[in-house]
Amino acid sequence: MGQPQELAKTYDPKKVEEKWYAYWEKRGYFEATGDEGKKPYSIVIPPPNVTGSLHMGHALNNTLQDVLVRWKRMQGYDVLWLPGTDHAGIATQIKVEEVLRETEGKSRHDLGREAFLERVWQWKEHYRDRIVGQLKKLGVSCDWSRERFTMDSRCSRAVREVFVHLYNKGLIYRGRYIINWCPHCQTTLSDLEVEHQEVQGKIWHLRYPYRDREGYIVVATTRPETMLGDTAVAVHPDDPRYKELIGEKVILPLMDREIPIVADSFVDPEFGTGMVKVTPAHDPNDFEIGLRHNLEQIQVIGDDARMTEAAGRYAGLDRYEARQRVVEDLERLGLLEKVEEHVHAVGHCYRCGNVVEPLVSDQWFVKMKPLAEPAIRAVKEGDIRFVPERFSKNYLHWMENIRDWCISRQLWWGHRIPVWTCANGHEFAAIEDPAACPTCGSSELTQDPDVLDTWFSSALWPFSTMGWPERTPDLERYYPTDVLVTGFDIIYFWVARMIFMGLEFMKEKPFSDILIHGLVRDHLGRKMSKSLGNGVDPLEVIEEYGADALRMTLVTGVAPGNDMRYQPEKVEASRNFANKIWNATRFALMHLVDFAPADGKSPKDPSLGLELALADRWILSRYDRAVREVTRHLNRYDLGEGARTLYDFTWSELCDWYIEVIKPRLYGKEGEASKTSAQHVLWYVLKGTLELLHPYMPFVTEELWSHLPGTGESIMIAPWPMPDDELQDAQAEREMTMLMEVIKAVRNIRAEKAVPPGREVPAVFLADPWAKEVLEANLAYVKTLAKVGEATVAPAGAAKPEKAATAVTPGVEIFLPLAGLVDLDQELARLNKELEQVTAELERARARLANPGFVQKAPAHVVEGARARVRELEATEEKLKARLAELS
RNA sequence: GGAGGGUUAGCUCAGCUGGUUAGAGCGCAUGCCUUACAAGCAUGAGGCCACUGGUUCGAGUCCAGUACCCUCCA
Repeated sequence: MGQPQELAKTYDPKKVEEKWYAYWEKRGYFEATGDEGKKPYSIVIPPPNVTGSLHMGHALNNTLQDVLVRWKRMQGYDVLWLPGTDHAGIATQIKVEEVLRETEGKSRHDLGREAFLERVWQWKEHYRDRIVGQLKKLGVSCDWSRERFTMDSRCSRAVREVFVHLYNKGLIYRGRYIINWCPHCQTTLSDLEVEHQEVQGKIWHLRYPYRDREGYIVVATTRPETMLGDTAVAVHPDDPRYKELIGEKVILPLMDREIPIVADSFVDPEFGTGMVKVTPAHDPNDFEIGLRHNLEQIQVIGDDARMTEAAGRYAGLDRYEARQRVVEDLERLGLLEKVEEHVHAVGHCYRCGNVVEPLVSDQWFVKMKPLAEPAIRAVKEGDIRFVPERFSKNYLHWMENIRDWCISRQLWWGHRIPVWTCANGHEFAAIEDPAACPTCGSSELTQDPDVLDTWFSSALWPFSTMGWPERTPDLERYYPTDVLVTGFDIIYFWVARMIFMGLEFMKEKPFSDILIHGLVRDHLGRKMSKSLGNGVDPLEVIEEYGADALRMTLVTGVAPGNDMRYQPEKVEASRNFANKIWNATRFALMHLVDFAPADGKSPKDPSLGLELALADRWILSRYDRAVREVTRHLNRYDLGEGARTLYDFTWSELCDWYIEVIKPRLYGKEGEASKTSAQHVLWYVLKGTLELLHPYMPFVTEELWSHLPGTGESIMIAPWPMPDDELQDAQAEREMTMLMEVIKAVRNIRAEKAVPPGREVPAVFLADPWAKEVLEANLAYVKTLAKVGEATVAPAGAAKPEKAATAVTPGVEIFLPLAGLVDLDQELARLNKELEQVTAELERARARLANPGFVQKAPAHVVEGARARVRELEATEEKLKARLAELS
């Protein structure tokens, strides 16, 4: 697609991103092919909610998936990344209701169920488009031909199947239990949807008079208004203080109701007075006690959080007004013993933040124990693996203590519960909307008005999206998926539920690995939130810095399972990195015009007949190491480490050293043959580096790759670079390292002596035999990179220049005769400092070797390494000492 | 109350399987527009790896405890 042409001086993402995304899409690269010759690799997207737009968390989540998916595609897998969106019941309904209220002043009831739902569908269409648009801007390579929505016909069909199956199996039941009620959202919530927050409250000690004797007992409560619904007082059966009171009656104040004192081992004798009031209709624990003792449930707080008729003269009051009045009235009657400050956890609705009210109500539940058991086993036995592993503990703890799942919601937006009741009272569940009652044939049917918890349909996502209950080719081929990438915040909500649903309905796990990531926080480490206004819009970042920069930032910022902070400076750094590759390639292209690539052959291939220089062999060896490292990191899901490896390799080794050192050769100063081999190596390494970077930075790599000669139609479908033993060259690495040390030392002296950058300096190198040989053969490197002019290489111990600045590197003594610039004191100071460091390290190294345990037990190569190091340090120390002696 | 995580350079963070001299980005200092890149180049300063103990020939890395911070669950 791209023709060789001059590249601009800086990388402009806007000029390339849209072009390439359209190109990839048009070519169908994102689509799973079903190619039998390839191994399948699949991921289902955690479907974003259609409530609004994407935030940084989505950007992170989808970048991680895209890195994996692009990498696997290059490795030759038939990849399916299945995208879609979630209807997000409560969240979406609340949003639409808000808009309705603000723009038209209407409630959903004013519109009616059908008309309201139409509005929500419109909303969904709008936001679905927006979300998909955002994902595309990020560059993600989802298979859009298979996009799904949790309420589309396919997924809805699966929901019905699952419901009916569980219903008929007795795993879904309706019951009257205590549930969490949000008075604002006017719906039940599952236990998970209640967020417990520490609240500074009070604890009131109330006196309940005995019926049959003088005096009173004292109970402690954080919610005095509920006492209106008390139907007992409980004590621990073994509490010696109260043993004799069990069975006695007390008079419930304000209501003048006789209530019994019962014994229940739930009561903690240590808490408060060791006596608790029991309100079965308004507290989950009291509810249980009530069941055990056959207590009446008196509902004194209603759906609207106001007191009911059962609350007598408090009826109609808001729950908090009632609290105040109850306390006042008790106090007036002398029945308030004391009040203490008390911090306790209060449940709030995770959507609207209001205080949740426990209420007794008829709801639908999923019986969890039988479903949880295989789900526990799958993780315990390692069939499903959390990355990082520690999250499996949370998962198991939750699964092992699981309670039945309340799945009915008093909402309109969602999957309507497929249960009907006929005129004769027959209840049944059905997959297809029924025309008549299967029991009596009555056609007067009423469907349950409630809808299902959003997470019910999300739980089916890995197979509902692939066409279940039909046995589609996709399901056969891509289920189970390979990995699920998601945040730790929805392990219980979603991951756990997918596991038990997958095991129940597919008889197979939904995924093998679960890659968990943390939250993206703001630069101060706070959660990004609407109310704080500290959210950062990924689109704005892409607009300013480009998608690749954002992706690179997110992926390097994240360590598995940990939160990360979003910092604009990091995006800037990533943007700079993109520009760095851009310019490196730009430079390469300038010097590859007369170059014909050797299709696919490594520069080591003898048929090419290249004369590889030391630097060539060095960079090939380093490149090969990068290939291995990056692949290893990706295999381990250490995506950030992989990215860092590439960042360092590209910037430091490829750009700062290799490109710099081959410049004279590319300019033709060292002959045609030398130029040609430099071109081959540069081309080969650069091309491979772009390929390694492609999963992280798809746009800039594609653009640059397309400009390189001898590449194909897209980097997206280029093969992932393979390790090549031929490229490994330990000797070249050793020799190059020695030269780099020398170059750095010369540069250091130059900088300290403030030698003008343009000015060449003469140098004398006294070198040990091996170093001397390497130095002589590659003197050009030192001359080029350290701006050395006249250079002499002589054996160690040869004559030294009189007045010179000195440095010692392993194997080499360096002299820069800088007449007029050498200050004796300065020189002594520098050499002394160096000597100090060397001596200190030498001491440590000797001490290690002096330890007999080390020599005996440490692996041979470690011991040998230590010995070599000591020899090297000794040589350096000796040279430094000698030099110092000469100077003083 | 239970569980988990964190504590490494001025700031934000990496550090894989314990092994020579603990890294990066930003910031700081000095000098450079060196014909790929000033979104850059070169050089440099800056670390009791929270604390205490243990295991080990060897600990930033493994174990236990302490302190502080954070998260989840009840």
